[in-house]
Amino acid sequence: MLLTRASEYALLSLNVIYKSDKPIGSEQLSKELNIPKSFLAKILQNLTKGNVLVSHRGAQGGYALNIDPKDISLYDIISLAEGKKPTVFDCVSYSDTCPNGAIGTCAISPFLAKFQFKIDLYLQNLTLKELLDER
Amino acid sequence: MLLTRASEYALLSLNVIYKSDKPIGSEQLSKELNIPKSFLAKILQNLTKGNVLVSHRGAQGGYALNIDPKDISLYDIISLAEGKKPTVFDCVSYSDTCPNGAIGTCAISPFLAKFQFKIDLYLQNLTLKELLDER
DNA sequence: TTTAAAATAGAGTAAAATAGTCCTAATTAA
DNA sequence: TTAATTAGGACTATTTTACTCTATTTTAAA
Repeated sequence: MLLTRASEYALLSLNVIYKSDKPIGSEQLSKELNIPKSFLAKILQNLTKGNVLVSHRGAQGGYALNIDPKDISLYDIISLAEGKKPTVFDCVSYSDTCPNGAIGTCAISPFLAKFQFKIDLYLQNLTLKELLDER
Repeated sequence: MLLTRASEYALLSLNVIYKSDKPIGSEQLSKELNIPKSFLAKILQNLTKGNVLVSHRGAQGGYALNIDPKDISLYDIISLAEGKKPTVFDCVSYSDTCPNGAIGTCAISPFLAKFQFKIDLYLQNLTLKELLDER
């Protein structure tokens, strides 16, 4: 699997936040989407650190979008939510665990790199706007 | 991550088997590629069940390719090695774990399905031959 | 025909990643 | 000043991945 719950929760949350005209707290999002609150909070905090969301503390606080959905890619959202970039295969990026030695020296490596590149490109060109707008 | 060690070991093994003119045993492959033998054996057995490899028991036995590399896709190899189809996201295929309810009813779902389709297509059109032939 | 080399099968274990919890600050609108 | 809310970090539980072990079956070769 390429993506985990973190990305799923992030996308579902962004969808709700996008449609709201005022900040929404993690408590409310948690209830509305049936997602564990503390876990969701971490994800929202990550999105805030990456400036996708802006947070307001204190009473009547919550999260709101901090960026035009057309200016943020799925790649960035996923990277923030997961805390790391999405990869098809560890052996594409790390050579020290490859049984065959360093990356680039095995016959498979260039194809995996190309595959990774295609996935990256797709996710980088897919904007949040495209996901959130109704068809 | 989309793929696991199982796929990595499968591809590396297929590369060695492809270049050999006689069957190679799991023991030899294990040593040559520095992969745990019992674990590798399971993977090779899966590829055999899927008719990608043919096995010969007994002395001087081992595994050989059972199919023309141009006729087998990466998608099939991965599915066999992993024991399941590669997925970007569980929520694309299973609705009962989606916090938002059934699949297809959330705004995100169609985009994930499209993404999954693109990955499937890429892997289905990439043949083992393309991977194994030297450039 | 015996033997040793191999694949097959299935249950079990260890390690790592994912998913989630809990508690304690730090802020801030009301 | 207080209650609502985000922030942060350490911790735990669950699931998946990555393997291991043992026993069985098959078969080429001596």
